[in-house]
Amino acid sequence: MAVTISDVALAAGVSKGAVSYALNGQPGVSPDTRDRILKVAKDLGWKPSLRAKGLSSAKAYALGLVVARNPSLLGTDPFFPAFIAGIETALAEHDYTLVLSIATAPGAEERCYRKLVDNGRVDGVILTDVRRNDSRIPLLLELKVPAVTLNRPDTGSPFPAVSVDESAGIVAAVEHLVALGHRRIAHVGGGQEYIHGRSRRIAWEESLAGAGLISDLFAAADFTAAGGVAATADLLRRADRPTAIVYANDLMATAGQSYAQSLGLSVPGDLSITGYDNAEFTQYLNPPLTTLATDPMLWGRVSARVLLNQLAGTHDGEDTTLPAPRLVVRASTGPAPA
Amino acid sequence: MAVTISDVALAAGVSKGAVSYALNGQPGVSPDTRDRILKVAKDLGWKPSLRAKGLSSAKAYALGLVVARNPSLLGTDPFFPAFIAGIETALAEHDYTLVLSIATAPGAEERCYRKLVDNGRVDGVILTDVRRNDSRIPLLLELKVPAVTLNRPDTGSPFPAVSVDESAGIVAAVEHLVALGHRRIAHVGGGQEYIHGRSRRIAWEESLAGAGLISDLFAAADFTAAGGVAATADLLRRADRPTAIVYANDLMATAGQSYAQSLGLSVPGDLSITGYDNAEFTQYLNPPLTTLATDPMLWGRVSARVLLNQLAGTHDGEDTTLPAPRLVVRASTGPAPA
DNA sequence: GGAATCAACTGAACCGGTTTAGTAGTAGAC
DNA sequence: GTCTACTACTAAACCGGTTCAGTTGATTCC
Repeated sequence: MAVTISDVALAAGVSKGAVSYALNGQPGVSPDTRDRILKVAKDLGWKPSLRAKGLSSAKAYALGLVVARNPSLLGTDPFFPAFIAGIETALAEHDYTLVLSIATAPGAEERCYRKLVDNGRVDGVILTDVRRNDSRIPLLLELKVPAVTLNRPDTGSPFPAVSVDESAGIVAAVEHLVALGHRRIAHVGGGQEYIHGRSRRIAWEESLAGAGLISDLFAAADFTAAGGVAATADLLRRADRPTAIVYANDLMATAGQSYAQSLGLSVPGDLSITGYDNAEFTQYLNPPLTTLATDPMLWGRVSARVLLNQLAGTHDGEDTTLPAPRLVVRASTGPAPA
Repeated sequence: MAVTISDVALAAGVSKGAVSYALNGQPGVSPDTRDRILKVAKDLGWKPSLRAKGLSSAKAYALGLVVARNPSLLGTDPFFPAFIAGIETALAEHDYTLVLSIATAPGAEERCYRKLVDNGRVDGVILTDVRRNDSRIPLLLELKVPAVTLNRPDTGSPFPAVSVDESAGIVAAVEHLVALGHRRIAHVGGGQEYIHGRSRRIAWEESLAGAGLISDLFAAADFTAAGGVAATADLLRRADRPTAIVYANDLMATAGQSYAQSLGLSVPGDLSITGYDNAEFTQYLNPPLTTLATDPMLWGRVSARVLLNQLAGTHDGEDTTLPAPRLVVRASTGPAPA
């Protein structure tokens, strides 16, 4: 079978302990001996067994990510694949791996976390899609597992957060529309139970207030295409219909734009539209979508790094803030109708 | 700390071995004793340590998936999230987990597989995006790791395959266009180094031949939006320009449709377009895209099951074939121009 | 020059399971 | 009434690492 530490010890004429010390850079072996052991290990092609390491050091050498979304929304969101790719770039440097769980059923999420931790699958978890008063925070505390949250939870959380200033993005979008002469700027919100759904709405409200406009044109949705259509229909039925709609994500914006056009409205002639995420397909819409570009890959990389630092005990406990989303102006926004 | 097998043995007044036998349903304990042990274990809340199990049984209780795509394409493809969700549903039933690696750099793919296997992270892997003469087949043989492939590789592969009859989908799309009176039906192909890229092209060729048409309108692309635009431009520049284009995926179709419209062409008035995948956003395009609906979640679930059966030694060695894609007719296809 | 200190190393215990070899007790065969 | 066969169990080895408690030999100190 594979070569073990005993084989190396035997070949180098030392004890197993010495090999272990040599490999891990611990004191207890002379430089000469260390070099000799390492050379023998290399010659023999020894790969320390992660399983054995894990058993004796009680570590999994893996991080966990539980994604709780319904499968249809999952496939449309460009966030996760890029986010995960970012995580991987950080993990690759440290011989850690990512254990991914997808919880589609409602109650499955908590079970996923419990299982990952109880089974010792992971040393820490990354918490995405943080909700208001998120029940996972106390859960993770109970499970005593280190974690990182994307954005800072509203309830007290002892875990470091890696945040993006989403407000800045929405503010930029609203200011762009105001500069184009829009006065009735609506917002189709994502699920308001999510921190990011709510913060985007609040940013919309505040930036309208800053421009001296009232924020009465809000329609609640849930980040899905169908929800985006329903919310758009609601807004366009109103007497004082908006001339611009700021959507909380690209999928709703895409669906909303399509719906508005099906009513015979021109985009952006009658209605300007902005999205959020800069999904690749948005530049191929008719018209191409003005949206907010984020960097999910960076977010993934930084989150994983913060978590790894925390595991290594070298995290400073500070939150990290990533650059704000960048406004990408395309043809779905234009001057307000006269 | 956590309760171990020794605690249970002590509490039940038996040896560790007896507890192990009882738990695993092996002979060597009387029914009475077995029940007593299981009760004690339950009362104590004993969870056998996966790490210890893994060490002694040399198993990881995990499957591996290596995704090798450039990050931008990753985010746009609805396939993977749903596919992974399907894998999870199968794994959840067996206390297995999924270890996901994303290889963005070119040479990283092989390293990922080696690392997963050498480190004993996984008991088997799922091979997606199978290429012609795929170097991963010999690699996995060398690593002696069980595997499942999505679609049957062209070179001999000892691994069971889970396949979708992609030809049937393309044939349905072509027949739909022929029925609409189209005679010049082009194909924008995905990467021809992929089994599925090539088989879609061949299906296009054969179904044209079946209708007595010649298949000279082929443009190579790579499944990306940019590639789709370039290929479309190529086709539309030709003297004998097509009246319909069958794309190998939705993203290229979306980009191609947008490009054609930017030239002033009407879809479907001047040009009919079909996609492949039925990504959710395609129903919100202008016009909504006629495309082929697949079931990636089912594919994931079945692939994982086949692999798990293989690990358990209960796989029959047969390939599995899933239902063919379903043609979803929307407004991007219409009668051929006069 | 003898005690104290330290570096360098060994042997064994340990992590928490599985598995093998061995033992006691019972039942059946003849 | 012994011999065999079998059940039900235990003790210990084992998986492959880490780590603790010693041991040895050289160095330092006074």
